[in-house]
Amino acid sequence: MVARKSLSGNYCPSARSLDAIGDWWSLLIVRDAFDGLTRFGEFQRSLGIAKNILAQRLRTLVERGILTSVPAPNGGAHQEYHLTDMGRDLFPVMVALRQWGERYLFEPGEPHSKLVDGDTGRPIRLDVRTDDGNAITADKALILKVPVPDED
Amino acid sequence: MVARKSLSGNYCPSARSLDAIGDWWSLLIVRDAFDGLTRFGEFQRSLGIAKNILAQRLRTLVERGILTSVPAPNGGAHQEYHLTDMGRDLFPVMVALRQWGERYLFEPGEPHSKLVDGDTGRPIRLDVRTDDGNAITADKALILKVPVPDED
DNA sequence: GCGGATCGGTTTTATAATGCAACCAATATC
DNA sequence: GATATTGGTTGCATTATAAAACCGATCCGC
Repeated sequence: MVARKSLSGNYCPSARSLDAIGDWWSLLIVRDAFDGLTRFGEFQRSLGIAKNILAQRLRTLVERGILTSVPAPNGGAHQEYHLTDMGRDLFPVMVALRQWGERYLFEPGEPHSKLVDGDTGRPIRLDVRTDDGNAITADKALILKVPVPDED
Repeated sequence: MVARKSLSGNYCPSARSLDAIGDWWSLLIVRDAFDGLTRFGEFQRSLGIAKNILAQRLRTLVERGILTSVPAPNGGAHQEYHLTDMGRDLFPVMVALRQWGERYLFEPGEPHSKLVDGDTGRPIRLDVRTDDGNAITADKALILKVPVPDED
């Protein structure tokens, strides 16, 4: 690879996001963190990821401020990995991915996990709106580029 | 790598989505497609991606039904790559990534591209709601696992 | 409090994915 | 009709990933 091309200087926020969490495992780790997993072994068993890769991913997720490693809750000597605010704000990304996958990647009737409101039990969805509340589709959206057009 | 672990059998829709589009370049190509790019060379210049990798990614995106390659519009002999409905429905994912990146990956005042409603010029955002319209935060959400708990 | 199991990693080694450059056929351009 | 551009493909070098072995520190049974 000769060093995977960095997108961190890109002026497109999507590109920078992908630079931060777009690698193969990071979002899956975040998903499991949303699911309440906190310990190294929990992630490892859940994802079936190699331990060296997991260690590295957890390290960079912590470096980037998406997770924090807190010493230990109950006197235990191990580390726990918790989502930061920055990490928790990836929630819409997770929901968007989930919604798309539900729609296109499952056979009709094939079982899959579902996301619901814990209070009411109602299904959760997400949609794109203007700031005054009008729903919007992709073709109506317009990208305003930044003056210096290095890349969108 | 001994074959990158496939997640396509996973019962978590997010995992399947990441299996389909979670690699390094696919979502960036989709982003450019949203931006109106259609031709091989356009993607190549925009992304700075190696041509062999781009060719391969376009191929698999077409295989997976996210793009289609249409012969040529104006008599020209080249191919054009267009988003399918499946691809267009990745729009919320793009918006979610963009929104997160805007918030956490840019210095205050640093310029970046913006997404607006083409009709009204109003900024676009997205939020997670129950199907009856109540906004919801990550901590209120609950994942209902599928009976056979191979993985969430 | 001793032996074994588990946890949380690190190192080593093998292979797959990526990037780069060179090449090439088919069009477009002049 | 010569040249440049487009849309790739084919090696080759390098990096990222996976699997397995290993290791110290804790946890557990008794």
